This record gives sequence, C-alpha cells and structure tokens, in this order.
Amino acid sequence: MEYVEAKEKFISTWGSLGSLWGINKAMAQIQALLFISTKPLSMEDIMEDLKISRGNTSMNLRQLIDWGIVSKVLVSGERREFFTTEKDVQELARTVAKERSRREIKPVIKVLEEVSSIKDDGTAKTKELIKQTKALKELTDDLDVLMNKLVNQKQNWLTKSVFKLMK
Amino acid sequence: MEYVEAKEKFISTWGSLGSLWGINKAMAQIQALLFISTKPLSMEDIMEDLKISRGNTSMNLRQLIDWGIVSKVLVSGERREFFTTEKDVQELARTVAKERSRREIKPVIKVLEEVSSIKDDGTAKTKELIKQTKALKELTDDLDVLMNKLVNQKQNWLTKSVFKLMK
DNA sequence: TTTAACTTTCAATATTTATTGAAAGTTTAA
DNA sequence: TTAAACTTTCAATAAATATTGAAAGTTAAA
Repeated sequence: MEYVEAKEKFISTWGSLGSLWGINKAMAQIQALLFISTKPLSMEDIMEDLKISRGNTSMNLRQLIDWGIVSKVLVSGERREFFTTEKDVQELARTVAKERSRREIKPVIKVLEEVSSIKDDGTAKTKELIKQTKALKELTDDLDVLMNKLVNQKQNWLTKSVFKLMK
Repeated sequence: MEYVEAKEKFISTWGSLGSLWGINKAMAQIQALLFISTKPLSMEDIMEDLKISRGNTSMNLRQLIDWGIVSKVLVSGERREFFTTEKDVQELARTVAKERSRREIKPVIKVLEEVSSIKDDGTAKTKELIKQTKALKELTDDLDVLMNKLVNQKQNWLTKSVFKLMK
C-alpha cells in the first residue's frame, strides 16, 4: 500500500468512526487529516484535500476548536489562519472523554436522578420505574466517574495501573 | 412528577441517548420501555405505547434480539410473542460493550494495523502517518482490552477493584 | 480610509437515515 | 386443509442531518 492510498484509507475510516466518539464525519476527517499532517494546514489546504466546501470546513473547524481538539496557529509572514490538532493520542482521548461527559453523560444523569426520585405511590409499575432508573443512574455515574478518573490520570493510566489489577 | 410523566421522560431521554451506546432512537426506546415494564410486552403493546408502526417495531425488536439485549418469551395460553429485556444493568452494559467492540472497534483496529504497516519510504509524511496511526492503534487496542476486561469481570467490577486503585 | 484577502453565516439543497403501511409470509387453532 | 392471527419484508415516504455556495462580515496591508 502506497502513502496516498494509506492516507485516504485512514481518513475515511476515522471519518466513519466519528459516531463512535460523538462527532460528525467531516469533523472527524478534518481532525484525521491534521493528525497525520507534518505541519499546520490552512482552510484552503483542508478544503482541497478533503474536497469539501469552504462553509463546511469553516463550521467544522470551529466545532473542533470548541471541543478543544484543534487550535489555530499563527504562521509568521502569513495572513491567513492555520490549524493543528493535538498530536498526543492520550491527551486527545482525555479531551474527548471530558467533553462527552460534560455534553452527554452529565445531562442524562440529571434526568435519571429526577425520574428515580418521583414519589413512590406503592404500585408495582412505579416501584419498577424507580428501581430501574436508580440502577441505571448508578451505573452511569460509575462509568462517568471512571472516565473522568482516566481523564485526569496523567500518565500511562491504561497500561500501568488498571491492567495489572484485572489480570 | 407523576408516573406517566416520569416514564415518558425516561423513555425519551434514553431514546435520544441511543447514539451514545450506538443504537438508533426507536431501538433505544423499545429497550427503555421493556426495561421499566413489570411484565413482558407484545408487539402490539409496544406499538401502542410508543406510537410507532408495526414494521418499525418488528425490525427494531429483531435488532435488539441480534444484540442480545432483548429476548422472546412464551406466555402460556398466548399465541403471539412477548418480549423482555435484560433487567440487570451490569449485564446490559457488558452485552453492549461486547457488541460494540465486535462491530465497531475491532474493524477499526484492523484498518489502523494495515495503514500503520505500510512501507517506510523515508519521507517525513510517511513517517508521520506510520507513527500516528500506530499510536492510535495502540490506544484503541488498550481501550478495547480494558472494555473487554470489564465485560468479563463478573461482579462489582467498577465499584470494587478499579476505583480504589485510582482513588 | 479603501481595498483585497480571508472567514463566517445561513437559506437552499442534497444526502443519509428512520419510519410507514400494505402485501407477502408464517404459524397454529379449528 | 383452511382461515384467522400474527410477523416480516421492503418500496415509498418522511424526517433528520450534513453540505454547499454566495452574500455578509471581518481584518490587516497598502
């Protein structure tokens, strides 16, 4: 496999994987492109390489910046803006985990809390609703805490500590 | 908050959360409905409660069965089929984790392996592609292994072992 | 300032994904 | 068997989501 083919395969796979880490295709592809680029890219570069419109590029870059995954860099002597992504995979994973917790998990926990604390009127169906949403709330809480622990663990969290324990 | 309101809130929240655990809205809502039901439900019951068509119900039930989350139950004296979902949240989490690993993560790891093992032609861009996809492959591998460890850990995996360690 | 280079916005449009409903298929009771 | 009860399939349609492109907005060099 040649460079160009490998690059395209990587970008398209990473793009279609976007849903797994909660972002859309174009966003994921832009991030993938920056991730394997040896230097910051301009909007023009990105549009051209991925064959997407200026508007699309602009909007998705902004979202990536919102997520804290991509940042603008100033290239001296250049008027236009250039972009880079976080190059360290662990840092990247931490940022994604933190954002998903904030955007998706926390709000769900809140709803589960509300629902599981309705008044028990003694009927079987109410008891079941309370019991099950409480269990779900606890699981979600636990997973969220675990995720955030991993997020704040600065070094080798995966390979070092967690694994051994679980042999 | 009354039972009916709480129930609807739970089902719609869980439904829109479907994307987080990789299934679609109707699938997630059916599962949510079964999850808080005190008894198995028929296709008719589900259609009526969620106000979705027969076809939709049938297809999504089948998918839930494929995932191993829902099962058919025979109700004696009844001709039609009834459905239940796994009621234990931890077991549910294990099943979902296992399926997502198989369906989504494993195939991505395969692509990352292929891409990261292209021939190094000495150019900077090829070196970068190899280095970055290799790093991503290792991270994805680690996360997948961790997920599967959790999956096979039968009891209190979260609260007991992992947490303490990470204090 | 003005103007050219560049970026953002957003209504229109295209694409993707989910849903319907009716016909075809299957199963079981009579 | 046959017919009624029930389930599945799938082409048509609707709904949701992503993308375009041109006009409006911004910035900085001249």
